[in-house]
Amino acid sequence: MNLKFEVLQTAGRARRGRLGTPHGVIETPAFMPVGTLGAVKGVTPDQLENAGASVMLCNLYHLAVRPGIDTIERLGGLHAWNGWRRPILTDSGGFQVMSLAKLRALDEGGVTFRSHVDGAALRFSPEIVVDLQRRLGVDVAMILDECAPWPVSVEGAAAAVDRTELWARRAREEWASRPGTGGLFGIVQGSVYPELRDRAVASIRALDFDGVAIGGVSVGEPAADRRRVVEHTAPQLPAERPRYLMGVGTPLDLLHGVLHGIDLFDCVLPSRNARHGMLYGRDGVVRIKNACYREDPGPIDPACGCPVCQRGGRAFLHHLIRSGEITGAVLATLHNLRFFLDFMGELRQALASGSLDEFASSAMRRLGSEGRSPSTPST
RNA sequence: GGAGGUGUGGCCGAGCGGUCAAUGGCAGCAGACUGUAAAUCUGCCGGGCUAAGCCCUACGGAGGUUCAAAUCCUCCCGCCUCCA
Repeated sequence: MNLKFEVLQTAGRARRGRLGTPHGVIETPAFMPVGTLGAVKGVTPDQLENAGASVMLCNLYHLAVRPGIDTIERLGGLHAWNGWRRPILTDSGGFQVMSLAKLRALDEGGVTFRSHVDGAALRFSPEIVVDLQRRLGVDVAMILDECAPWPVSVEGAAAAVDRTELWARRAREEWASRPGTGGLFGIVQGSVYPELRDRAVASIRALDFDGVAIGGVSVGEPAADRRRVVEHTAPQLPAERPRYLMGVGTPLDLLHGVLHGIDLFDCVLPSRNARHGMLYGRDGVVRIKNACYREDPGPIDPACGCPVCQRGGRAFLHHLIRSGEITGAVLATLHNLRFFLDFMGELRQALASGSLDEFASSAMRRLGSEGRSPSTPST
């Protein structure tokens, strides 16, 4: 057990905690920005740090494709390579089992990807994946899992659960024989089927990972299904270990997760949507490309402390994003990231001060129209 | 002055007798995006209706040929190129 996790406080199922890693402490609940290729698209490591990120996520499959794990290892490991000084969690490639389904072949022993870049074969087994992440020197490694798509039949979901369980055992053994400097997290699959989730939880619990993740959500299912899975599964995960909800989500998803005891989240939404002109604010979403912002001088979110809201207005960002100006993507990403990270900070603060309920109801009211905001311009 | 070319919906640009209210692209108006093959993708985009149908107005202008013209002919107008 390389990672020390302490729960500092609870409120209902929600909890505030502290996860110690080789590269520093992560105050939870925490949001982990996604930097698939080693960098969060559009922002520099120092900007990410300044935005308040305490941990970032990278992707093993993508780094294995390019530049190659050997290369990064020779350069001193992931942290030395990309200059990020805080903790890094790497996803194992389990998500690519789903997202790159056309480019891989699955078998009991693992996955063989055909690189989406040059077609080269890439073999991922539970052991190889553990080894590669160990060599990268990551703070949190994820086991190789099979992320089932959505929708999926019970049979299909069950097969993914079984395979993930088998792989989890092998990964755990590999890790036990040669542990890395960080921790290893297990992953619970099971799609939207409660009985499958139960089975998956039981087997993963038995393997005593440093943390446990709920995977197989945010793959296209309706929000209500996703939330049911969280409500059903999260309480069954070990209370003394960090719980990680993979790939989630919108601010309301995050709030929901926290209320049900999730400690860690990651999601591409703040960064991807920023590039696409969808900005988050405390009063809902702002689709900055919409014509109504053309001459709107107000900040994206008046309550936001990000460098973008401190200086320019909606009109400027409207222009940059519409024009395809690269700086527009940068500024929008800085804002969204700051919003997500601040949101988590506010949640931790609310937990600390015992005002979680008030914060939650207020946030739900304000963000109630999430994704469907009337986009009222400020004046 | 002579020879040739060209003029299409906000812009660029296909079409060269019917299946054309007219391919594409851009711009415009919206939408999607949840462990990133995504600075991507989708829909709408002449006007009007008792709208998966119908009716107007449209391919520089005016005539004409034809059952039928953005497409062929004549004249006019505007651009472009070459030669004097």
